[in-house]
Amino acid sequence: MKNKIRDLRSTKGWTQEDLAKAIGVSRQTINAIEKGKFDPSLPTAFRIANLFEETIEGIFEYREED
Amino acid sequence: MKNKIRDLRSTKGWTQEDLAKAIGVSRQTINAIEKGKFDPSLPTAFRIANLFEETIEGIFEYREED
DNA sequence: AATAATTGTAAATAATACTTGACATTTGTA
DNA sequence: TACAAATGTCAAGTATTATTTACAATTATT
Repeated sequence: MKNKIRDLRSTKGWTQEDLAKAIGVSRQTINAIEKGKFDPSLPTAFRIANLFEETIEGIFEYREED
Repeated sequence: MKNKIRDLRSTKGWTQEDLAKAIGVSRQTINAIEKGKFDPSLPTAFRIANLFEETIEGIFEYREED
């Protein structure tokens, strides 16, 4: 699942670790999500969206390709 | 996490099993999600939202409580 | 060039979404 | 009232996968 986290984050001038601490996960988790290695849980997705004052749909692009 | 799935579903006249088959999970999973026993994965949340032509935020209400 | 800061990634772990099955309760219907 | 359909739930197990830990590689800074 693609997402705009990297853009949003660097626009704010934040490091992966900054973002990680802000939402309560490890830095590597942020990195993995940014690179699309796996999807965040729904709560984590909400925290990310809320932090950037965005909607989940505005950040994550879901494609039905299983 | 609260959600409006039950309302949306019964408005359509669908049974839990109908919805379950439509998004590819078991009936008990739908029941558990409806009752807030656990949160769906992000992909499952997207499938539910898409099926009802709604946004995730329009269906799921996230609260920052622990 | 050297050091620090940031990012990338593999491997292991933890968490939990989800299933299956079974049975009990409720709600609808003949 | 009786039967069927739908929902609730619970236990237990599976498996998927989100997340962590540790280390390598890259990028920036001096």
